Amino acid sequence: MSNRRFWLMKSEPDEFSIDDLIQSENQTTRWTGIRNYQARNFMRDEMKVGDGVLFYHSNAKPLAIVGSMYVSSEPYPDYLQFKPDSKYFDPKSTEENPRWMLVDVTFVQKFDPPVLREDLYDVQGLEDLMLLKKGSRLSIQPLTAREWEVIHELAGAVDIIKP
DNA sequence: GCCAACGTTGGC
DNA sequence: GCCAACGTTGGC
Repeated sequence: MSNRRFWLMKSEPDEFSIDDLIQSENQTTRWTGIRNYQARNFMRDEMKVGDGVLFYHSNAKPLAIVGSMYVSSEPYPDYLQFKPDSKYFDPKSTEENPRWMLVDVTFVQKFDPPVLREDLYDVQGLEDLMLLKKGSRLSIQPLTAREWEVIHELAGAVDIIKP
């Protein structure tokens, strides 16, 4: 698959973990709750069905890349922005002009063992990994093809293309 | 729990 | 459009 791009998406496992994804219907979930414009723009404007995505557990023990997924839908509105009882409700968003978009992602594989954050430092090929940059809070980050490959090698994993 | 590094808000 | 105040993220 040419023009396939690669991403890393963070989730706090207390909110939604890779095991939650595995147990989801069709092992697929809508990536709800993104309320950062840059992250939204990646999903809305740049992701394509079939893109590879690494699943990162943030605010967790251990901090780690725990598996991979692929983008499995076109972008569409995040329904939680319209639900007043949701913490992701946005009163300024309308059905006609939704502010927050998301994509579906589908499970590919779990890394066993996970690739620990602490083991990513000093790895050749990951010098520019956005995840490791100080103050990098972006919850969706682009990866180079090389970074994608190197992390798969660290995981002892084969890049399975499922879509 | 701390706090640095952001991103957003809103008065002006 | 500026920017101070505020809120959040997320590693440590």
